[in-house]
Amino acid sequence: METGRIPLAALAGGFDLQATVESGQTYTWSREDGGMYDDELAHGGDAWYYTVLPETVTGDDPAVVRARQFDGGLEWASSVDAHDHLVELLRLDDDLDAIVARTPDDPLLAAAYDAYRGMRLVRDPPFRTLVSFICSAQMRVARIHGMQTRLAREFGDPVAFDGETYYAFPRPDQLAEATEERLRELGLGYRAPYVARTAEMVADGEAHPLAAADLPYEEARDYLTRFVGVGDKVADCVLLFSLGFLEAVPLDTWIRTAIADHYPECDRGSYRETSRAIRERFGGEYAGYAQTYVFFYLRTGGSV
DNA sequence: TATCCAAGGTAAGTT
DNA sequence: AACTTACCTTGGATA
Repeated sequence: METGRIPLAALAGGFDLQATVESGQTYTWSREDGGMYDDELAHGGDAWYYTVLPETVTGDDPAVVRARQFDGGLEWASSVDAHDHLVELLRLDDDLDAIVARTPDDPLLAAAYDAYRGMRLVRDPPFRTLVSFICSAQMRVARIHGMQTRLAREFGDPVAFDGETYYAFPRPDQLAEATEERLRELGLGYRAPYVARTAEMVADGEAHPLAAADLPYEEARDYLTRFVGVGDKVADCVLLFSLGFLEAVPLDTWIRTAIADHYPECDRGSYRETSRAIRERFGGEYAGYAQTYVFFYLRTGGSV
């Protein structure tokens, strides 16, 4: 067991672990106590969370990492040295103060940033991000998380850690073995064939979400829509939450509501043009950060 | 207790 | 290209 601490002083712009992992941008973390997405969010709490690093991250076998907030900083425990992995996954190298400073002065953005200051975007592993957002269609956050947990238990490798058994998210080849019927039994509904087909595409080498990382933003989004069950919105989620395209603004129901209520001139009809308009309104370079704060703020009852 | 509704959309078919 | 419609499932709201 290795442990470590990342002090608040090393986290420019602060940190909020709970908001980061329970905001609906990532489905890779779970609370050790079993809870998640409580109506009464214990904002800034010190609960332990865990994730299972895939072999693509460790470069070896999957490894469990536990993390929790302490005095504003982050402490962790794992079977491996998790420091660099946490910096990568939780974007601890982002300077939040600088990002907020480059965000347009706007009542909604200010309220959202003020409510959850310290929340960071994530850099999640590409394949599971792709799958989780295919599962997200017309679905509630807590249920999307439940689906990912069931996929891991059903198709992923068991990982022993601290006397307990955890499950890695299935690799493409493992998930490609899943039948549509079995996926429906796990509660994926009409998303079942989408996940099955997409897993096959990645496992067969027909396409890989990582291939989008080297493309210009809009080309990268187009590339990802070749996966079954992936339209513009899900593609934007993968670009923003996994591949580091911080300018991506997924046009989900909450953001579309925000556009209707606060930025009606940004509604240009098509996804492509509306996306461009709201991206500019949100400051361009870090528009995705603004999107995620606004999403979480509105979803948790915030208003301006 | 029964019914209805919407949830971080996408694919397929029409106009 | 823009517009419709079907699609699994289920917790929570409404009757």
